[in-house]
Amino acid sequence: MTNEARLADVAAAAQVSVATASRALAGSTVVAAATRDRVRRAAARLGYEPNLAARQLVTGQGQSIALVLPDLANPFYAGVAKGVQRRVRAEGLTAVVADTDEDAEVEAAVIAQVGPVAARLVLASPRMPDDAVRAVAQRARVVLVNREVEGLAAVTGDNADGVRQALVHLHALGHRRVGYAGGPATSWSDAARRRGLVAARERVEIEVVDLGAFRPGSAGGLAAADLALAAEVTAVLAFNDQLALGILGRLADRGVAVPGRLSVVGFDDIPVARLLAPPLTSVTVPADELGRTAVELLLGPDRPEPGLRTLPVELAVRRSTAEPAG
Amino acid sequence: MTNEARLADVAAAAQVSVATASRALAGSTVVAAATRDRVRRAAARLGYEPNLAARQLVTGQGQSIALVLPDLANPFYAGVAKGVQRRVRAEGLTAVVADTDEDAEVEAAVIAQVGPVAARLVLASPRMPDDAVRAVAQRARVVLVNREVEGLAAVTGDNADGVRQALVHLHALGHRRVGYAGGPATSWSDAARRRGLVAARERVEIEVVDLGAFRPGSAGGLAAADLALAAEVTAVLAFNDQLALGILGRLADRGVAVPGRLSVVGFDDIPVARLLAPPLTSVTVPADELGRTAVELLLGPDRPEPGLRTLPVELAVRRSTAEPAG
DNA sequence: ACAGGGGTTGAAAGCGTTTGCAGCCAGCCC
DNA sequence: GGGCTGGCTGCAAACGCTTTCAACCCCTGT
Repeated sequence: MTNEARLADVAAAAQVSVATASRALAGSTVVAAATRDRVRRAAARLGYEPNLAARQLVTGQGQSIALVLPDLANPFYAGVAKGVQRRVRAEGLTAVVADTDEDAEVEAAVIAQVGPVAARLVLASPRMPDDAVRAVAQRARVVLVNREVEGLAAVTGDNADGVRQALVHLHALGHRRVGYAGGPATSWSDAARRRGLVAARERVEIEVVDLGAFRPGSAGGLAAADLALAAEVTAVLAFNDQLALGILGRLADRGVAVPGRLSVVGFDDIPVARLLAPPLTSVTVPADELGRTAVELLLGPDRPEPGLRTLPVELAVRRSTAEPAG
Repeated sequence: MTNEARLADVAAAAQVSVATASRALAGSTVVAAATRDRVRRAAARLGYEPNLAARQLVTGQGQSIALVLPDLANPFYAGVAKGVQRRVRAEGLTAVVADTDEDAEVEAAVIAQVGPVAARLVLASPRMPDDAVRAVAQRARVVLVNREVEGLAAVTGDNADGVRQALVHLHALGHRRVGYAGGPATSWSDAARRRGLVAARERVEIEVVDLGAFRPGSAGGLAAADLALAAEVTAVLAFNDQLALGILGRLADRGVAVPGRLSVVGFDDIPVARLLAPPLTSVTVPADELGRTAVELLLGPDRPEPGLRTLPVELAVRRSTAEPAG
């Protein structure tokens, strides 16, 4: 049931040439307002849908919006993908998604590959160096998610406020010494959260012990959990929920009560967090909204304005945190 | 650094016309083998990449492969998406993914929308009626995942064998009465698993109690867990892991020991399953391979051969199952 | 030797859109 | 009133590819 109306049909219906029709629909100011409206009405009446392939052929620019992310299996990025995809679809466009398996080289290859198809990219947590990202931004419109590069547009959750909220919450419960189980050293998010930790300590009287850098998942969680116990902290804040999950698993293994002996706070608030036993206290990052916002920035006629947009986050308090054992 | 070589350049380099060059690269049998090789070498030497927009313009068929799935946030589908996306990329193509939010109407809209861009579709667990699916298959090449429609190609995990393995495992542990917490009534997978249950009971001396149909997640898990306890079963098999997660959470809430008092088995083996406490025994369905296989079927020059391909599944035994309390 | 034919190749016509350029018509200034 | 400017509009040329159709060559059968 693909629509059969061509631009030529619209032009005929509006009694103008295809050139004018094209300009009218593109919103060119050079065409008279009356003509423009007439063409637009004709297009609407005929249910005209532009042929993207033809447009792309002449402009050389793909119409799709591409999302490049490190790992679809990570629920956080899946959330971003949902947001991107929904917003793109609302625009009548299609979203190309590419997973890089957390590999910087794959990332570069993937970006090159989607280049001809999409002139607008959402890059989520790209691993490539700043220069490479900027190079990509030369050829296409780019918005970053969870990464900041001078001169480019970016969107992220409020990492500093997230860790602050977590710390305030733990402090209120009575914790005075908490561990931070960090993420990969190359992660911009981890760096941002660490900075937040430092800033928060000036306001919250709490000692933060750096437990190290871990890969999210069970292996990392295992190490982190053991280190947390050894560090004699009463609570641990994890870089993200996947790591927190691993920690929770290890603690259960070792028979350590959560939150009885150790409170655990995650970050991202992935959907399963609330399904755990105990449900995980976590900093809710609006993943889909990050995606939506990124697309929004890409939608304008111009390159998105550089700068970092920070979306608010919120601590979801659940049962993995409680007062420290007296 | 988009490549600048055009088909005309290749043709010139190979001393043939563009028509012949086009045919040679398309692998048309009508062109002489020697010529074909010469053109191919020239193309390779120049690093020629066909302009997909131009091709699409003339053929009217999009080159991308689209994946339509109910919910990216469901780790199982995220896995399928990974598989699809990786295989598509290996082919030098791009994958368009669209999430329908589990809504049949959105599904139809989405399919219509990706139509012009992609002439090959992977439909994962489509909600639409058989006829509608067949209608889509008229206009595009379609492979289904976790759904069977007469006359179409489809890929699925071996549902029957999965439940059989689960039942055999539980039986071996000594369970004789287990509950089945089903999925949505409209789900093809749930129906397939239920059929498997019936078939397995002929071989395994075990009584299966139908606990009902539940929506995956915490709400459904809550109800299912309570019903399982009331039904006086010693183990419960869940339609999928998300439901199992909800069940586990509810059981923990009520202080019911797992696997002490009740064993729990999931289905799909999503990545978090092994991170739970206790780690969840689950039927491993190779989600990414389902995606990969689906794409493979789509890659041939012709419509994929109708019929259901069944991929083997495997029970991952973890600590959520044990002997029933004596 | 010649007609016929299979096997290859090339010329050219689009596919639907954007866009540079030229043209038209008013209106305006002098 | 004539020449110009400037606002709109239309013509036609791309964009890079596939595919139809005709042409060509050389071989075969008679």
